[in-house]
Amino acid sequence: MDGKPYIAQRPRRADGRRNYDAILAAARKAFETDGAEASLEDIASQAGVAIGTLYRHFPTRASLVEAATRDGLADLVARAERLSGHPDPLEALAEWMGQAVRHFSIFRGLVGILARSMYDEGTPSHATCNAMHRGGAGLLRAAQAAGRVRPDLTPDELFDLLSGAAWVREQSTSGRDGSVRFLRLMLDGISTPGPTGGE
Amino acid sequence: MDGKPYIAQRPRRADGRRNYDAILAAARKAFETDGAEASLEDIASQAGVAIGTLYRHFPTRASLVEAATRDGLADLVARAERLSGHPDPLEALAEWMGQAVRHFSIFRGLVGILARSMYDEGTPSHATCNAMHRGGAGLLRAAQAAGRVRPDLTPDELFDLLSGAAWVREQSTSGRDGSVRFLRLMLDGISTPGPTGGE
DNA sequence: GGCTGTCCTGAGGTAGCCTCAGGATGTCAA
DNA sequence: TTGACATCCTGAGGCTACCTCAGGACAGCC
Repeated sequence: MDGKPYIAQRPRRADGRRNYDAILAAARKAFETDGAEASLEDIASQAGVAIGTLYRHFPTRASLVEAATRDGLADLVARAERLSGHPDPLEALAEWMGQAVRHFSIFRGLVGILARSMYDEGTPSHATCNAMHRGGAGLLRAAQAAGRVRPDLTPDELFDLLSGAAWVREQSTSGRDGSVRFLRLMLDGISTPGPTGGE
Repeated sequence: MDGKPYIAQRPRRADGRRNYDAILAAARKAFETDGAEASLEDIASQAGVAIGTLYRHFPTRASLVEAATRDGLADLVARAERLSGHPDPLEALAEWMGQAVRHFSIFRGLVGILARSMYDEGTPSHATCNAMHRGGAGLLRAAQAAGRVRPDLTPDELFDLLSGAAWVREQSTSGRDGSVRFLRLMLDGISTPGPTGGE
């Protein structure tokens, strides 16, 4: 329902493109310091633009978040593609998940948005999330086919684990980044006690 | 720093107690439907009280959340105490963690608040979080002493896993509750391949 | 019945969200 | 070069939520 979600597109006119890019740059910076709830009016003024201009290019906060994270997530999809022929499918999966966790937690609040986008079609990030889902699922299948990951694990469960790890990483404000260890424990939990399974 | 955080206390006067209780009841209901970001003005009006009265009893949102979740978390601490002599320490740990995940995710946004409270002393929930930390750590130590859980797992890591699971549960709006499976995979990851270790 | 400290009220200042009418200007064709 | 027009920009203003505070009400106690 709700038609298609609005996906921000780079404008045709030169001044429009300038502002679009400036807003995006300001948004990325603001999201990193203040999280996904950063003030849109601050972002607009940082970009040297009136609030109406921001809303013209990015009618919803979600569309701005989507545009600000688009490249990173596309990169993740490409990486899954590239890793799909890896000789060690468990290692490939592990590496990809590490990357994914990092991308999912570049700013506070992102994982929540992505997790919701995963199952909600009315969301700007839904398409990219789906692509990632497919990419991750492919790596998972390969690892399972090689007998390196327990066969009863579903892609949805993999993404639960992944976003859980990303959430933990997102929370860790100061030094303590629990996500590395989290991922490690997780992999120990899902991998079969094969060749190099248990540590 | 910042002195002691404000912990809401039940007032002395009868009318004050009435309002305090009404606000708490309205808050619990609102948090459950709207998450931790529920409108405080709505809560006040649902409680039949002016906004100033709400602020008198609960000067910050955090203090209201703390008061609304106090009993549940205290219950969790008590349960850890009770389980501490359990004949099967891994089972005790597993049961407690299941409970904890449920308590941590009774409404959207709670896990985040608790996770921050865990390490931030200037937070109303800090004391309770510490008590829980101790309780969980005790169960963990017992399971490790019995050789049922990998000895290199720290309590902090346990709480990362736990809050990750709670976050996943909190996110699952519709039917799909991934936290049960999450917890299972997690336990498989942290338990040693002992008597009943691997499934 | 009066005193006192606790408690309540709700107007109002602040901030952020988002819209929209009116004006400016880039682009392109002639 | 010029005119026309679609694209783009602006910022005032309505709305909601947060939070404070001065003034008033009243429960509890003597």
